Amino acid sequence: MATRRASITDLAKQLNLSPSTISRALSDHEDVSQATKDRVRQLATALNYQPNQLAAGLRKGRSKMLGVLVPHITGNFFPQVVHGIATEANLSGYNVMIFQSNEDEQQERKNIELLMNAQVEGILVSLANSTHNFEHFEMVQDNTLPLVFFDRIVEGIAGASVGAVVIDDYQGAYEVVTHLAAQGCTRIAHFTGPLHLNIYRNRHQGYLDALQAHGLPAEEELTVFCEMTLAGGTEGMRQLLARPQRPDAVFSSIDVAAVGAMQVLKKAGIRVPQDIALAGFSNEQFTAFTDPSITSVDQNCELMGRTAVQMLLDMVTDNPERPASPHNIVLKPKLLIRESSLRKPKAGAF
Amino acid sequence: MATRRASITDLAKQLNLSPSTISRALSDHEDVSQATKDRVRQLATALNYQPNQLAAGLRKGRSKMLGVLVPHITGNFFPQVVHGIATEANLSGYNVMIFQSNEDEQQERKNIELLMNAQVEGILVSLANSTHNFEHFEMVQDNTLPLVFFDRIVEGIAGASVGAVVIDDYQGAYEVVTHLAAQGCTRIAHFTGPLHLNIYRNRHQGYLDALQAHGLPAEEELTVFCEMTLAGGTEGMRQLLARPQRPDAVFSSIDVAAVGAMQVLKKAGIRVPQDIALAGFSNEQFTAFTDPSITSVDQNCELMGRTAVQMLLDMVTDNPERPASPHNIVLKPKLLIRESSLRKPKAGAF
DNA sequence: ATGAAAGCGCTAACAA
DNA sequence: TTGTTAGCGCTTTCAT
Repeated sequence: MATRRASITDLAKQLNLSPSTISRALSDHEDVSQATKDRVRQLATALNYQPNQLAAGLRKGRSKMLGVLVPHITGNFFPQVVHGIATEANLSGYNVMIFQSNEDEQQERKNIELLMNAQVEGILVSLANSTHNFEHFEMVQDNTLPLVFFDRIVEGIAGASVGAVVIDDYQGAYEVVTHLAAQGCTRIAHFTGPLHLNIYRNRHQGYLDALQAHGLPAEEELTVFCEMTLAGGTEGMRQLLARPQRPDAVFSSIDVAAVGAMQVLKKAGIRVPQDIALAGFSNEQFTAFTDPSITSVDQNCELMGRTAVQMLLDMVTDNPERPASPHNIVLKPKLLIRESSLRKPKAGAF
Repeated sequence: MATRRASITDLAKQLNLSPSTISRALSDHEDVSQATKDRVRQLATALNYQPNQLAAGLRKGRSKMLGVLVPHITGNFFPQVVHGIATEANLSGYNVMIFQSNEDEQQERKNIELLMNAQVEGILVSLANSTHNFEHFEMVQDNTLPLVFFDRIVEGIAGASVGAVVIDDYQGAYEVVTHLAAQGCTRIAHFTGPLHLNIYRNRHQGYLDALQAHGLPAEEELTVFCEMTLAGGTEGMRQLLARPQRPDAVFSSIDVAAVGAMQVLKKAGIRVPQDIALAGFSNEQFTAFTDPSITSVDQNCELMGRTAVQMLLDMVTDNPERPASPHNIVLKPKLLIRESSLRKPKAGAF
């Protein structure tokens, strides 16, 4: 017990072979005799030999690790993306190290450094919403470390080894509003978060453009800036109800705020969707479980994670065949129509 | 551009110092002159020097990494625990590597090996529900790698460097049933998963004992084995309704199955909680958003993660002061009473 | 207060 | 087919 872990040197001694031969045998190098390979492998299992990746990584200059930096690992979205990331990375033999910025720029910066220290071969990032300074990402580029942003991206940045994967927030929002208009809504309000974040800005723009396309009013006061939380939604809805002219639909940029709005409407005896229709964004699990269930937009989170990893690994392995592709992928969102916005029965649905 | 990352050797050359001095200066070793430290640090920042953790880890035999192995990083529970783990580990300067078993014993075994190869200093595991053979964990022990199970644990295993953190599932279930009895329910059914998993077995036992304690029938057919999913819950509820004698309450071992049950009841025009009361387990986010909201048991996931890390780090640093503690921590669950089980108004609540 | 030298475990020229 | 040697970047005795 408590015997030190077996190393290649140990195997070499016990078999009267050189370390290099052991190394080659273990990696199934072609010019090692089958007999030797067998002996080596047998002893390796017997001693429960485990290769030391740190040493191998140091020697080869390839850690086989990817870094992930997210605002937090809670909620629905990030865990799903991380699930996709981990799954896809493992498929290519990469391990994944995870850090959280807690939506804080300082922690983000610090964690980027930690990832670089850990010698990851590439980094996947979704921005903290407080980040305004992007020097830490330029540092990553200076070190020629491939970098892929997902969902919450830095928009100015560009380079051979920087990329981004997002879903088409604009399109998703546009579809939501188009759907609401088709349901007969004419005065559609919008809950949004801070517009310096690409996701909110794009959803907001999609909302505005769709309104215009359908000849609906796009009054400024229909856009409500609120916390993208349950409480934010209730607050936003109260504000809307306090005004002289009520909306007949609310499209919230985040699902949970739509729930807040729904709770206010229920208490006020306002029917959803008949009096006010409701829609959210992200397809959180609970949108299917509320009563009425909430129309939302699915972001295909897992695919986003997988796609981001694929892009990153393309950069890591630096495939010279492929021409320097735009390194920018926009995934299609999917509108999920549920009860909260369905005023007219779908054709043939009933 | 594309300049190789600066190393200690580089700093040494540029400053006409030896690598050892640089190393000491960077780690603020006491017998390096302040003047030298200043020069070194200045150049380090100028060259954007980043220490190579792989090399340091190899040399020191301490990777400063912890391994996490969970069934998956989706849903509510595991992401929250992982959040707690990552947060707590980072506080002590540890990085976290994450793998998913996808509920598969083979992948679990494989990932344990990968974690050992990665030279993590300790491993946190929640068992895949298909795991019946535990040899891979004995391997971890043979390598004297500290191991802490959380939530889904191996019960037979024991040793100086194995531990477990769970919540008191028995107690949580007991409290649910006690509450239902207090609400006047007399025929309480239970949805459960496979009893070889400690969580389901303990919740089931708590259910049974509480029934007995309150003089209620504990008929075998009141325990329904079903998939712990939405569909499993609808299926289980249908089975119960098809029987001659209806229950007046259902306690589901998993929240989502309670939602399934609720949907069936709504469609059947059976009122919740008046006709049949409902309760779940885990305090998933959606339990607060359904209508009626669902009574559940909070597991304090984040605390579980933090506690598990603390225990693990205690083992890693092998504090000899502390007597070999039992390495077994049971956290208290918290019953959250919501509408789905509330037949009588709480005293003073209205 | 600083330097020289060795080595963590592994791999990859280069030799034999 | 196998062995020799050197070195990835860092830390740590031991010496000065």
